[in-house]
Amino acid sequence: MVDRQALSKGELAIARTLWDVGPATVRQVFEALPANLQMDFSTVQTYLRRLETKAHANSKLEGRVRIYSARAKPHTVIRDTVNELVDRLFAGDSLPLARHLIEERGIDETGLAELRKLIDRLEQEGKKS
Amino acid sequence: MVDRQALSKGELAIARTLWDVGPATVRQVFEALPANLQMDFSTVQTYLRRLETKAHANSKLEGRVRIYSARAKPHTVIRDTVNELVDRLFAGDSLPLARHLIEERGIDETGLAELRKLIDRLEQEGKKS
DNA sequence: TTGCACCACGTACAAACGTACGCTTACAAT
DNA sequence: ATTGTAAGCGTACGTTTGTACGTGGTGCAA
Repeated sequence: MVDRQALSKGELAIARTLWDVGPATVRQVFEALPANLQMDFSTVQTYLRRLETKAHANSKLEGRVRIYSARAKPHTVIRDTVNELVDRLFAGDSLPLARHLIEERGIDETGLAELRKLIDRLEQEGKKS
Repeated sequence: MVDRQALSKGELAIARTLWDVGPATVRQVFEALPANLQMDFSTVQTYLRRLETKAHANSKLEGRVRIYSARAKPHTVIRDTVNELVDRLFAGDSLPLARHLIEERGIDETGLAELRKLIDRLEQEGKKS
């Protein structure tokens, strides 16, 4: 397992977009960017280059365009990033963050139901062991 | 409402410690730091100064020591930070993060119970309206 | 009364970040 | 053939971050 460097906020956004669109050219990533994160084409290009440097992406030239693809698994990146945040902001205790999300970030009915099911399952498993 | 600049990871950790210990000297913050975040005394000092620059803390000289106190409310900082993360990493959808926390970050029985109660309450409120 | 311990404060400085320009080259339409 | 368009690639540059040192003042212990 490569111990990959942490990503900055900007890099995270690009990485996520790359997961979404799958292997893609700079332009495709650029165009898939969420509206609230507009940035210059060449800025995206720089981020992708940096992602590759940090071993979070691969790329190969395909004809005259370069195709980037994610290399680190989303799950890993998410885990590391969230761990970091929880450590810094909540001294390692994830309950307050979970509480915050549920209370204040407008999760819809379906989402809530899913979470409740998840909690029920975990509680069952907890009792069993 | 001042629109405060975002905090870096290091600054977040210091801000959190300052919330914990309440108005405090540099040394008190320094000593209250979690073990996994050891840093030099003067590094802490620099962070506190920067927190003040960013309007996240106040300070006043009390005799010959400077007392720092948090100025931004934890809740606000947490909200902004989490919003930012959710935007970048999950395109604004907080469900995946909540799921991740519950599934993978070892919330204990009591915590799970609390979350379930919270969810039940929210679902009730949802139905009512 | 001398010096240690401790603090404030100014300053430093390399690395990382955010953001992008410009040059070169290659295809595509005129 | 010419020219506009888009991509790659190298480079740039101010800001922020992480981390800390050094200087100078001041109160306390010896």
